[in-house]
Amino acid sequence: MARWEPGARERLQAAALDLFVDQGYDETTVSQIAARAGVTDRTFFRHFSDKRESLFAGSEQLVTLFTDAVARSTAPDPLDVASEALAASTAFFPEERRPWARTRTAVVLANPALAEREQLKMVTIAQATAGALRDRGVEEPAATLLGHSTVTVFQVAFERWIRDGEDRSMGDLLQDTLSALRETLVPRT
Amino acid sequence: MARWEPGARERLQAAALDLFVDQGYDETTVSQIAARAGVTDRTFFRHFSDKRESLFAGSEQLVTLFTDAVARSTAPDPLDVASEALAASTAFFPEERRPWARTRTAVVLANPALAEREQLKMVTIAQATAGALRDRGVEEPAATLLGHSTVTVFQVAFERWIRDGEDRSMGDLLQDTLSALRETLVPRT
DNA sequence: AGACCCGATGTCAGGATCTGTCATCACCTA
DNA sequence: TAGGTGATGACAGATCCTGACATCGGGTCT
Repeated sequence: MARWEPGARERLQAAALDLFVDQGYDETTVSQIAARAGVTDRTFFRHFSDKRESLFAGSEQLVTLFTDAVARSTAPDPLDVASEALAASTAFFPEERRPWARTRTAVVLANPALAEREQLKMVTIAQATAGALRDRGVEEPAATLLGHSTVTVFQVAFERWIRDGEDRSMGDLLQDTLSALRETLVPRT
Repeated sequence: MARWEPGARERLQAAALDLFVDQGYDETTVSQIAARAGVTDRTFFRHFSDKRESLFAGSEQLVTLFTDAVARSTAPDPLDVASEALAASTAFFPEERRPWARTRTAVVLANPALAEREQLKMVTIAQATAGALRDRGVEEPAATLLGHSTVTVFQVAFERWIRDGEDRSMGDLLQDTLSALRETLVPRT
């Protein structure tokens, strides 16, 4: 028999989300989260750098999803590369996850401190994607601009994906949103 | 004779930036900032919601610069509206400010907590701009996409503006960057 | 002038976040 | 069986941030 139950990290994440939903982020203390997971406060901070981070574990995978797709792509046009990266990200958003994504997003939007961290993650993805594009030979400032635009499209598509009553797939919404961005930015004829 | 020296807020801002530059953000305590400004810790938090915010006072003006420009514009094409908003923002970045902007940016980039707050401010501007566009009748998702793209262009142009050796004006760089974004997103022919 | 209110600040107490340090104990390896 | 390793516990402490109440200069009303 182990000295402690394994999977402390997962228990902490689950406990944190539960408590944030129940009583709000500000009203939840680290002690409460740790207690519910059956560990001490100190252990919480060994797994997560701060209280907010417990809601954002797993976002590194999203980063690699984008960067890998960019690195793997064989398309000559950078815009097509970005499009492929967006398509690859759909792996992270299967239909079963939609309800969970809705509640998690509600928690994040309800608290500025969490929204702040969420934005940081998005910028991280944008910068990583820009870096991957640069590695493929895309020049600046195109690489950075395209990296950020890709994330913008991603964010808007995600917002639509979790909107009440929306039933189109993440993949459809991403392509649709990308088209909308291009139409918005190309000159009228 | 007044009971206390007036201008506590300004003194606190100056003290904060000085100390952050000298010894780093993490190594600077609120007590030190307050002491240098000649007030108590409690007074610091009456002026700023948290330690980071002392570096971001004034960013609301940037928001109104964008939203006012959008509201005032008479251009029929949303893209031209965005372009005018970018042009309006140059008022915030006269040549004299460039050295100050460089040091402030260095401090922000050196600390993740500050970078996080900076991103939140940028997103606030993006959302406010999108809202102003919507008020002018721009439909979604175009309004949100254009709002975010405008801020992306702004950020990239700003990075170029403070780059070592750069001497073009903020206005030139903004227009140049906007063109680059459009070229990146239009299909090859 | 005197009474009065208001706003910015001081003072004090205390909870919550996060870090450093060292001890503990199951498990693995030699 | 001895020792090393890794995750955790236990404890102390600095710092951040908030609530509650007191203070006092300056403006306003009468």
